Amino acid sequence: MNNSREFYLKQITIDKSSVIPIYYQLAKQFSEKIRSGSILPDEALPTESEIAAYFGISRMTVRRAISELAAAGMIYTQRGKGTFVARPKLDKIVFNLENFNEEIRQQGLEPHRKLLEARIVRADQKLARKLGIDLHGRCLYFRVVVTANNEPLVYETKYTVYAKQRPILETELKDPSLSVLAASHSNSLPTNSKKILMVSKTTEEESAVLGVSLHTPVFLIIQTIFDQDQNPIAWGKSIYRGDRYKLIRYDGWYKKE
Amino acid sequence: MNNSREFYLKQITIDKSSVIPIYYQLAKQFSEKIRSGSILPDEALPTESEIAAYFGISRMTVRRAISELAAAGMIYTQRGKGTFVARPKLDKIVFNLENFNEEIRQQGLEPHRKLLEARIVRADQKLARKLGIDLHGRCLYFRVVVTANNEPLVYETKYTVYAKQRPILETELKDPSLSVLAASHSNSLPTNSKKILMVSKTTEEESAVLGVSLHTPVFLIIQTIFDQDQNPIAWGKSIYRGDRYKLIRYDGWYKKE
DNA sequence: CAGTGGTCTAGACCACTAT
DNA sequence: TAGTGGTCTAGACCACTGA
Repeated sequence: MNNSREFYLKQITIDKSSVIPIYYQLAKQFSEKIRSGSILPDEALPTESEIAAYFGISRMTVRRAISELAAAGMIYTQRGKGTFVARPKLDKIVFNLENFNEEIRQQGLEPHRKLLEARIVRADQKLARKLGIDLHGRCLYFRVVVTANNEPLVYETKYTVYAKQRPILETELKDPSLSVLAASHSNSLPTNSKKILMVSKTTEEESAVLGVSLHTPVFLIIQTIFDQDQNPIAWGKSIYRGDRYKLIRYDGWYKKE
Repeated sequence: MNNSREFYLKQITIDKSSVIPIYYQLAKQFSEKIRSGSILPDEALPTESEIAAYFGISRMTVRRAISELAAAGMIYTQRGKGTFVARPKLDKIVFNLENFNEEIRQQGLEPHRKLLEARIVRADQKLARKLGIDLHGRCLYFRVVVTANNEPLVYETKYTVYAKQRPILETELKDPSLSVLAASHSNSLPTNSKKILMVSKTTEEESAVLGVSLHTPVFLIIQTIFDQDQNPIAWGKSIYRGDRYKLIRYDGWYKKE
């Protein structure tokens, strides 16, 4: 057995009778060791058998812990060689807007949706092509502005095919995400989506809604929702004020302590 | 045993003697069933025991297959109830720039990096603060433009602390990612990174380098690399032409067939 | 060759769900 | 209470690595 590797194990304890799974206790403590820099990139972890023997647990349980860390990208394994601490991928660029409302709240603001317009329209040629429907087909049309502190931040325009002719629900006006709208009013199931993130400059109308000067740079997200046959059933355009919105992302796993 | 659930199993075959792991064969075929819409959202999969019994394999192997699908977000499990097909998250917004060069190539273009300038500078007050070093401290300074088809696409400016006073390697000029630069020339290990994605308008200098008119909207990515003590050791600014660059993202798991 | 991680088994007990 | 997924065991054989 390798002494330098066994060293870390002495700083790790598990409680077999705990309700917290053993694999989780292990993964957590190893990840802390890595985060704190106790184990450096490309250094080897103890082998699976060593860990299993040291704690008196099954090797499968050890593997489960290691899988969690590997999935998190914190370690990598090499068959026949061992398990090693990974180097954080610092240049990879991933941006995440999963919970837009949350991000605004984290800036200490309370987002508020205001419905500017909601009505049924007949598709013109452009829209008919976007939604893959007949000319003059019925569509739901929404315009929403999201504000925080009475300051407009996002301007959204949405279209959905209106096949069911069902009334528009109160909840849909609260947070009318495109896939929910599509599910409620089209006859198909929304199953796929395409999003395009671009930069743009505001038009006169957009400038007026957002309260910014003409040609202000903005994020533009175009989203199309498709059903299982890849037919478009909803289309939306979101304009995020560039002077108020930025995407921030942290990578790496070493904390200051 | 439930007949409607067992139905799917008859369309799935595994080869126990194959070099391809059983769990992988299973996961692949289930994911195809889900993709094709054979199993709809919130429908139950056969139970783990059923699947194991049907194929004559261990339940642990079945669980491994199911874990893969759950990790991919295609199914979810509920203790005591069963395993169900998930609903794709269509409104989540995730953008990924991991391999910038690849994305350019997929548009049929060959990216080419051109070094505009590379020299050692003394930090002014602004830079010294950004890199957390003394005024007039030595820094490496890079300016790079990435072109495709002789058309400029990205303009990058990078600073790294220059502690080791090591010569600049040829490879670093080829693709000088900020974390590699920081690793080569600072005394610390790059372990964390912060990235900010913004929209901006080109300055006169940027317009000249990118060959666009003044105030063209652009993506602006600011990246800071930190060592394990959270001290900044490198700083970079990347400007992506907004008229030539967009981020596209597909979500969902139903294919057309 | 001995040692590593990768796969797989055939059990076991548990917490939780529905009836 | 019967059935579900969640955890865990104590083995096994394999492909691969390095000496």
